[in-house]
Amino acid sequence: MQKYVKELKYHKLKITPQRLDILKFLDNNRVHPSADEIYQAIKIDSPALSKTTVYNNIDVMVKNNIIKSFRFMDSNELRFDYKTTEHYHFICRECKSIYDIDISLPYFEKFKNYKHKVEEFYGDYKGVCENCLKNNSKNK
Amino acid sequence: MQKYVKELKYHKLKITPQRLDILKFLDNNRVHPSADEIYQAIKIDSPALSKTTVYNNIDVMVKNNIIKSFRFMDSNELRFDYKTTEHYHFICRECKSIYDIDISLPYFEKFKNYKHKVEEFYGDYKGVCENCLKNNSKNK
DNA sequence: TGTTAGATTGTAACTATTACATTATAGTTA
DNA sequence: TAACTATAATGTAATAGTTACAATCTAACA
Ligand SMILES: [Mn+2]
Ligand SMILES: [Mn+2]
Ligand SMILES: [Zn+2]
Ligand SMILES: [Zn+2]
Repeated sequence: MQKYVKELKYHKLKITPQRLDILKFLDNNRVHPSADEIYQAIKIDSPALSKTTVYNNIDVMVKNNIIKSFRFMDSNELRFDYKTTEHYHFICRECKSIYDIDISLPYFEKFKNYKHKVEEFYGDYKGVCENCLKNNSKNK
Repeated sequence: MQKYVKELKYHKLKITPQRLDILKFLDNNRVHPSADEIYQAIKIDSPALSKTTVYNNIDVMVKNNIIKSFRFMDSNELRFDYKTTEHYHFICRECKSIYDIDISLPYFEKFKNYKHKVEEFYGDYKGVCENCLKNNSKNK
C-alpha cells in the first residue's frame, strides 16, 4: 500500500481511500478493466463509492502517467492499465481476454525522414489466444 | 456512379439512392469522416435522409468489406474509409487531419511462432503533419 | 403491374462519459 | 489539536454517439 501512497505523493496528489483502492485494484488485476469494471469491483467493499469518482481519478492518474488508458478498435469503452511502459495488446476474438505484448517493434525508425513528424504510436493485435487454441480445434 | 452500383450488386445489396450517396461521398472525400459528417454532408442535397439510414448502411457496407471503419485512440467516434486495403493512419495533433500511411510494416512476421495466433493488426500514429510543421516553427 | 423482402424513416432507448452543484475531507497552518 | 482551505467525493442531470423498434416505403423480380 505504501507503494501507491508514494506514487500519489510524487505527483502531488492527495492520498484518498478511493485513489488507493483504484490503484490497488489495477495493480492486482492486470486484465485491462473498463471504468465500470473498476467501479463494480471496488463498490463491493466500499459501497459509498461514486462512479464519478472513478472517472475523475482515472483522468487525473492518466494525466499524471500513473496509469495508461487505451481503447480497442471495435469497442467504445476505454480500458485502463497499471503498466505505463511501452507495450501493445492482443485481444482474443473467442474469449475476449486482453494480453500484453512486450515485443518491441521498430515503429519509429521507419519514420526518421518522413514528411510528417511521428511522435506516438498506438497498436493492437487480434486473433485467438493460446488457451482457446488448445480448447477448440477449429481455430487451428 | 456505375462503379458503386457494381460494388453493391456484387455483394447482393439493393441499390438505393442513399447507398450511392454515401459511397460517392466517401470516395470523393478521403478525410475519414464520422457518421455525423457523412450525414450532414449528404443532407444538404437530400434533406429527407435519416441518420439511422447512414448508420444502417455504414454497418452493412463495413460487414461486406466495401468500406472500412476505425477509431482513434483518444476519440469516441467511429470514422470511415472508402479504402479497404491494408494501411495505417497518422493524425496530426495540431490540425487533426488524418493521413493514410501506406508504408507496409512487418507486423505479422514477428509472430510466426508466437503462442497466440495473430490474425489482425490495427495501428495508428500521432504527431505533427508536414503542413503544420511548415506553418508553425515551435513544432520543429 | 403486383408482390414482398429488405430499406428508410423518426422516435425513443441505451451506454459511456462529462458537467455541475453540494457536501466532505486531506493536508496544512496557527 | 483545532481551524482553515484547496481539493476531492458524491449524486444527479446532461451529453454524444450509437442502436432498437415500429411504421412506411421501395427496389428487385416474377
Ligand atoms: Mn497492458
Ligand atoms: Mn485511410
Ligand atoms: Zn481466448
Ligand atoms: Zn496538421
